[in-house]
Amino acid sequence: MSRRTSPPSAHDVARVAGVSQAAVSRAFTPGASIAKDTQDKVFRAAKSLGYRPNLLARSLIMGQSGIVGVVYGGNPRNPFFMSVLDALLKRLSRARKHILIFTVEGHATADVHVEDLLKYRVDALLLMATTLSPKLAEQCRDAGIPIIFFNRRPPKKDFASVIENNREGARQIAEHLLQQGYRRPAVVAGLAESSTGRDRESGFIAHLTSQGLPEPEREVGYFQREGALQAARKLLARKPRPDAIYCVNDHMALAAIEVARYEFGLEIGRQVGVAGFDDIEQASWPSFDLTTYSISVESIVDQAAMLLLGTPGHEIPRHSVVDGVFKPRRSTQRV
Amino acid sequence: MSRRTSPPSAHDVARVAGVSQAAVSRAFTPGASIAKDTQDKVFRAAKSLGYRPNLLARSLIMGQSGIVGVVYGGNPRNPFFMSVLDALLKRLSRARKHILIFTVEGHATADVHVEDLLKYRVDALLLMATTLSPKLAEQCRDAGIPIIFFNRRPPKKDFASVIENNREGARQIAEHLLQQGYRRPAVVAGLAESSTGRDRESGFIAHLTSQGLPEPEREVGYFQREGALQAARKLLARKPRPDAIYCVNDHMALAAIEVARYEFGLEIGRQVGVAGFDDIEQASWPSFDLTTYSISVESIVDQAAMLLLGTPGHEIPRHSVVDGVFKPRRSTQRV
DNA sequence: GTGAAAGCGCTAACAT
DNA sequence: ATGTTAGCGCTTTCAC
Repeated sequence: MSRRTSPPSAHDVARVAGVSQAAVSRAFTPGASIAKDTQDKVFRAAKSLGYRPNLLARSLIMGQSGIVGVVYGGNPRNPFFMSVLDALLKRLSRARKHILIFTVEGHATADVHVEDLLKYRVDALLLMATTLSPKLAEQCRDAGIPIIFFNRRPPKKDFASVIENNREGARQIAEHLLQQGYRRPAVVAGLAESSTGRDRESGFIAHLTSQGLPEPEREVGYFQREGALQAARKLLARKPRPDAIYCVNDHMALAAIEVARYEFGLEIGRQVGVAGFDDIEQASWPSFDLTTYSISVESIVDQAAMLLLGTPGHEIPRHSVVDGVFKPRRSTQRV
Repeated sequence: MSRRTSPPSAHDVARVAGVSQAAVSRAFTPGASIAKDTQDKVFRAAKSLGYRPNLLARSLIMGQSGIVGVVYGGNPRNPFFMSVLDALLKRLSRARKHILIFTVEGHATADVHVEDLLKYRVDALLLMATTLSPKLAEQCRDAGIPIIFFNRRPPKKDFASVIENNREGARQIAEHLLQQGYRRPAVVAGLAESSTGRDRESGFIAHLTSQGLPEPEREVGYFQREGALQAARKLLARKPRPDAIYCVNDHMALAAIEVARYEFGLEIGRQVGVAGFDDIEQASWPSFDLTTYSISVESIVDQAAMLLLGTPGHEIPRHSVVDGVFKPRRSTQRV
């Protein structure tokens, strides 16, 4: 009931319980050597005071905070991010880790935020669809902070990463388009800065040309809806018109479908095939029914969690390339 | 180059710079009284050591951490959340505040996570589409931690909140449906536990009945796509069939549109009107062109930020009800 | 099993 | 303007 200025400390609890402050600490440390009796006294006193151990103080001593830093770049409108964030939140919460989250705008690196994160002595760092300057990355490693590049190739190979098998997915999509009889597929690219975008593009093109097709037409969509709308418009206005459009993510592919259907009056699949990448929730909606390469959010998050939670200070840099599953749908069904 | 076990401290910097440890502290405290000369020495030493002030230590003393806790409930698939989170991230980052984020699953309260947040001595708390037990809420207030209920009515009126004008939005939608000539509008409700859902529903129903219509048919969609699909199916199978469906959020309305269009072969607008609430990005896509009540994410986030950043310890509990803008679109255009 | 004491890295008086 | 000193709330030896 009484309004205090500062929360009760272990000392306060100790007074009330009639024990030493150290005993209070032990009572709240699982596995510490303390008599059941003393612990009960402490707990009762703690409860009556509304005591909660100050994690800042504990972290100060232990040198680690129980906090994992997450920095994401790219387009926040992309539903894929929210799925990943949500899965990560649930996964790390099981490991009693908390997430300090940041976003970087545009093509900037995560550097500014990582500086802050280091000041909080975070236990690990996850960089999602964004990069870090090699210098800072090295400082993190020297400080013993595991850093995971998620959805982006790391600046140097000795940093851990979790990446989808972008080139393979792109290859499968290309192969499927060929088998469906499309002969003039075009590409909507992402961003030159993004390794993910580059891989999804080059894997696609490589397969097409290996099968004797010429370099496909290409426009840049910047991973954004706006960009994809314009890219699709330009591509579909060309003569001869591409008979298929592959976008390096679903988010852009949905835009392409709408341009083709509502602006050009084309029937998706029969008159123009559209394919994406990610298998976001909307891809399976009847309005789109988008052919795509499905990334299992659970499995990439699991991989990332393993790397993040690895023994602190002595992480083994690793790279996992997570395979997805090709999902043919109506958007590339010719008949 | 050398791999250290623990990061350099202010003491280390002081040694190298040939000053006292306090001087180092001052050098990194904006506005502290320190000679430009000394500061330079400190900065040089700091840079050479790769020193970064330990924010945990600073927070321990200051009693506040620079961290704001955000707990969100509801359906993480709802794009509205990501927009809000993103806007909040940008807004708070300007105030040099960081966000520790949590999610609660199902109908649970935010209690577990708030316990953790209190242990980190967060400066403020934002609860989005979720609630807190009155007891914990009071403990937060007693600890001087501002707590904002976002998108949810607080357990007691003396807690701050930022809420959209749900009843008014619902009223405008009802009025619009009437004017468009719809006479048998049905409702897809949210969750009984959600004040937002209840307000959006009751505001709608209240206006209809005030205009002489009978209580509308009603199904529960639980704010989820799955739930909305089923609700829409049930409603559209009734005889006589409702001539309009109002869903208490856009996310569910998109599902309703697809059921009506692809499963019942109905023409949206002419044969069945569909309206939502929120104005998420997809609402304006040509595939849906959904009539809705538009909430400005920027403005609600601004409101929330003002409350969050209010003088710590002495926040003035306040309630802002943010008006939106009614957006008539083709999904309720009769002709 | 328990208490006393040292100290994590920093800020904030208090001197000078 | 700068150094000295005393903590912030905890964990961790080290005695006992």
